[in-house]
Amino acid sequence: MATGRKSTGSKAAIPVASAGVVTLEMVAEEAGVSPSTVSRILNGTAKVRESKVRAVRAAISKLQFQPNPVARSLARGRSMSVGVIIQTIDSPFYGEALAAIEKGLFRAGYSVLFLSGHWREDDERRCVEHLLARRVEGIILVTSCLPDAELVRLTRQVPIVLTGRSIEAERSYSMDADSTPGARLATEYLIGQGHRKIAFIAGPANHPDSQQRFNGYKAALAHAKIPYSAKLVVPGDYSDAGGHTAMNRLLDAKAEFTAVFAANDQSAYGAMLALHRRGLRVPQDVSIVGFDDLPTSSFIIPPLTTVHRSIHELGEAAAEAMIDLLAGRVPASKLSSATLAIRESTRSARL
Amino acid sequence: MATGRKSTGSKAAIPVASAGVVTLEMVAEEAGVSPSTVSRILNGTAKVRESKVRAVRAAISKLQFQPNPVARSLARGRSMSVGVIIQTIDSPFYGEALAAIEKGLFRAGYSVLFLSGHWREDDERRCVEHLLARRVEGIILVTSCLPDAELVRLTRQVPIVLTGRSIEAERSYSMDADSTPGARLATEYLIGQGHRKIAFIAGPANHPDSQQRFNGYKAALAHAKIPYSAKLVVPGDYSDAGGHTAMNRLLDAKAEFTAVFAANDQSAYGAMLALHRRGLRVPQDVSIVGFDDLPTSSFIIPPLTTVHRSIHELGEAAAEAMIDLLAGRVPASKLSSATLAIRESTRSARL
DNA sequence: ACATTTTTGGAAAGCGCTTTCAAAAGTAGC
DNA sequence: GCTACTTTTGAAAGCGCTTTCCAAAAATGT
Repeated sequence: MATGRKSTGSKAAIPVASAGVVTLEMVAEEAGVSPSTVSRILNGTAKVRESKVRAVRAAISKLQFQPNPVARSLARGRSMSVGVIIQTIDSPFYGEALAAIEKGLFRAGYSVLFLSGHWREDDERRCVEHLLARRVEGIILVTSCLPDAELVRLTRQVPIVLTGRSIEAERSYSMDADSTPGARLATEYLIGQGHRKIAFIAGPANHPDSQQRFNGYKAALAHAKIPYSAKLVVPGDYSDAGGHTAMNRLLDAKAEFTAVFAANDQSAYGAMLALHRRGLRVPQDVSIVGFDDLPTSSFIIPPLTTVHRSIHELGEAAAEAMIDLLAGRVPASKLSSATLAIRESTRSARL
Repeated sequence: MATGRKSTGSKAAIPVASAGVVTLEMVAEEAGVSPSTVSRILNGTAKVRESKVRAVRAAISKLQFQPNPVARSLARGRSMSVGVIIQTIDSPFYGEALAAIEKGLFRAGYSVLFLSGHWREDDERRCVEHLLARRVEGIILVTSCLPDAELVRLTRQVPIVLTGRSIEAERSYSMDADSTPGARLATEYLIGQGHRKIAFIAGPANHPDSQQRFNGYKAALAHAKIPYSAKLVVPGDYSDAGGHTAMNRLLDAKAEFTAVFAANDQSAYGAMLALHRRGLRVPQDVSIVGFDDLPTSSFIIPPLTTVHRSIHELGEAAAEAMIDLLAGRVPASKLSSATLAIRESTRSARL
């Protein structure tokens, strides 16, 4: 056991902390003041005479004192930690968002508890439980799988920040960066390049975000008066393998198309490989555009034209929103719009 | 303020916890026993009469009581959390390890604090400070940048688990999955395919792991009696962009080679793009093999031949080792060896 | 000089749980 | 039924910090 224990003795006994750990009391003693004074200096909760401030500061640095955040949390009733639930930590896409969230929250003095839900409602629910048990002060849910009602209920316990989703509730902030415009942008670009037969590799059917991408695709077609053909739409699941299968399906069905819009970059990779395997060249035979702009997308062959949205900004915004929420402020909404990174996987159909 | 406060009153005052939060004391009252009894039941620290156990359990579920981990940590002097320092959360390679670490530790009841060091010694040092201040019980350092001496010193404060590094110290466990054999394997494969002029795109010069890959390369050459040529070795930095530059450098210097071994997959991607830009085909004109086997590596064009090491297993092992260390056990070492995933980026030089 | 207001700073209670200590309640043994 | 143990249980101290409360000290006014 790490912690010593004083036997029922005089109040003046020297505090016996676990090996090597300096407590506020020891600082107080060293500086010849009371613990309350030290605390006040530490937190700036009250004015303290300059001479004492100096003495205490000296003691602190002499003893190398670092306040124990656990004790602090208990006393203040605040855990200074927030939870972040992501579906898969090991997604190249979300990783960047995580980094930004971590940074933002870290700077504000919060600790971050990351948990993955694995796209499973149950797992995610369990994560929420765990975080609540840990008394996090807020939860950031990156593309949550939970039903709206449950999320709304959750806001009664802690403030939440949602990305890729939107709910109506106090103490919550939805960063539903609608993917529709981005998807539309991509499709319109293809149309602008003269493509008329544009296939679409969809994402997971049940996910709002993935539906938005689909909607953007349809909207662009409609706007250009290009008839929508269900034959050109194949299901995918946002994974490389899914994109590969999807493209094979398209090819096997002898669908005719000169371009493909994949719901995300990873699907695009898989699709490109399938194309390659069949001897079809990108972009000479078929143009392809993705969505997300993963870091590697500019390094694959050919570099992928894709919808770029600063996922880093997303993470930053999420962190900021959470900090605002925790401070009782209403987060200012600011989401930058998507742009198209035009690279070498697309070309004019008229060539 | 969230927490109520009882005015100096009788000891029997009803505990006033922050809104809606149930405390152990309330459970005790509800069940008609003392707090200590509840605690004992919760922790199984002592035998308690069956009837009371039932009463307490009933009270717990009636009130939906969940012990406050903060208070628990303070009382026990244990934070039940461990820190994990990674260089970049958003690395496709480490993401998988993180997922495994998270899972293992989570199951053991620990919370995980992730922090990124960004390959900067200073940042990493700051992370360590933060974690220590947060009183984590152990730290897992994934490819740390800190000097050995510092790590050894750190073990005096908390047990540490190291990956891709090795130090001699009590209460530490190094999972130095030596990359040399893997690198050698890759190079030997190339040699076996008849390649004699094999270029090497190195990783960050100062990193042990990257040096091992270099050593493996040299060892394979030596073993096959192929003279080592410094001209065939170019610096990289484990990034796509670095690989791209490196390959250009090789090409600009008119180095002669029929195969390339890149220190990691990302470098290989960049190199392949550079090759492609110069009209050189993989594997017809040059074979290339990578290291790490990123998930996308089987989906790029052509699918990359690469050294595979289960990074997931690495994460799992790291988590287990930490749990052992925390329990005062000596972790059993078990590291699976590297294999070569042979795909389509390489071919015989004799064709 | 004294009364009065404003600053300071210490004592002590409290955050919610664990753990020690000693008293209470059972169990045997005679 | 009473003494001698062994269990079970509650009271209370303590984890390290914050914060309230109040008294002492310093500053101000007349």
